[in-house]
Amino acid sequence: MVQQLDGTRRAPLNRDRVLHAAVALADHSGVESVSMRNLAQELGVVPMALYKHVANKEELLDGMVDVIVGEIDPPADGTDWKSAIRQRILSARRALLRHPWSWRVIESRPKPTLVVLDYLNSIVGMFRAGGFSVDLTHHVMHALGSRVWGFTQELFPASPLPEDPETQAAAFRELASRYPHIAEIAMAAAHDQGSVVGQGCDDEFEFEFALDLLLDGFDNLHRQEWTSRGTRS
Amino acid sequence: MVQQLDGTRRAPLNRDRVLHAAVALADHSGVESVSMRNLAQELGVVPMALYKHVANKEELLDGMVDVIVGEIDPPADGTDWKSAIRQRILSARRALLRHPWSWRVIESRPKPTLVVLDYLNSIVGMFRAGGFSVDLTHHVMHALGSRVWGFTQELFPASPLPEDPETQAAAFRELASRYPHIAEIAMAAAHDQGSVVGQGCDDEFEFEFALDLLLDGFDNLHRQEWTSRGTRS
DNA sequence: GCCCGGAGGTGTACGGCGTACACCTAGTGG
DNA sequence: CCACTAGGTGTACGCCGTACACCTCCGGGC
Repeated sequence: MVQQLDGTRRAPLNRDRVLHAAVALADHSGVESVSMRNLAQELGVVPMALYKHVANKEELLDGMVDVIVGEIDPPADGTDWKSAIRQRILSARRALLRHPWSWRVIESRPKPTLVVLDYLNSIVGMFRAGGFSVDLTHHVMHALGSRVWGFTQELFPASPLPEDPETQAAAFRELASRYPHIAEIAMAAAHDQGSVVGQGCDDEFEFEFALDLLLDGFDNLHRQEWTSRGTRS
Repeated sequence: MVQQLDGTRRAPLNRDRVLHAAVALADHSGVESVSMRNLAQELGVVPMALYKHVANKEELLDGMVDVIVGEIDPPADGTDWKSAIRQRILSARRALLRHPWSWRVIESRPKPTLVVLDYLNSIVGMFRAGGFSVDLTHHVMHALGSRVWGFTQELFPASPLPEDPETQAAAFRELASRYPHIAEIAMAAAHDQGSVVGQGCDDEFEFEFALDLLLDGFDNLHRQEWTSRGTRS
């Protein structure tokens, strides 16, 4: 059915349109509803048609990651390595936050695409340009881990609180009695933002806290010309 | 069919046997082959029988995580907070390494189980016992992120290299020309371990490198009585 | 001795998934 | 004019999780 109902002809699909449709679908219906069938329907086409543009679902997911990575700003130049990298990572973070499903998909990919390698390569290059030794750069990339993408695994996924303040208070009392330490820091976080109780922390603050801790640590090692020789067993 | 072929009676299932069978199945056939159907077959039972012991597959996965968390050593006492936490996290790491699929499952759980909360609560308690303020403890937990589990997201999943050294060298040349920076650190890593080329880094070293960088950073903040008040926007 | 309730196991069925394979069709270059 | 091909179709298969109705024992109360 190349003809539309009104007789006009649907523009033929291509890989790019497929990938962007998949991203859009994930954005507004959740990544779990990105199935070949749903996506095909969204594009007004039969499921098997998609296979003319992507080899299989894995490749579709890889492509979706590439679309997100494409939204990351290019590196700023004219600054020191630390703020350049900081900015780049925070840009990645913004891109990922626009597509809340994306970090899950990134983590699920068994091997990086060329586009992903491009991004990682450029981050490595920024450390090298900042004078980091190959050795230190290597370990530093590992230490960043998924933080180069601008996300940290949430330990306490923010589950929506019950509406009723009474049951909410009861839930908190139970939490406090079994997990006093967790309750304590949850309280502190809540107090920080003036909300009554719980319901999440300031993600942005937490992310930058950890990022800066690492970057400062890297900086120290770099200044004192750290090398893995000394520390190896 | 409660009777076995030899006439003896199969011991009735229970939640624990189901969970341990699931872990065993994941261990030796990969987590992707843990389906209700496969698991049931492994237990000599019909798929629907499992639903008498776990509510659904999600709960099965939660239970599998609990089994792994149960393998983590209890906290050592009689040492300073830093080495106590370090040891505990490295114990978690060993548990997870025994079940290579487990970190993926842990990451996929939308909300923590009671057992998981117990573990996290006790880690928080260890920081508190070390004299950390509630405030600092909170941010420090975020900074650790998935590292409290003893894993970091691998940026370059080690894909098996081609056998033939010639095609291997060719692959590496291509890598080097498109991703010079990555090639450089890959070379360094390979050189470190005397292997010819690539094929992974010393995971244990990388993990402890990052962990100690963080713990030392925490230590500094703690000593200088850091508080989030000063740094908040 | 009887019954009955519930725990544990069974069988069938449904709707969803990814995708192999054979097919059709419209447009293009020779 | 015709063969080729890129793009789209239709059917079918084997997985998946699980709802629902059922059966079959076993133990406890009468």
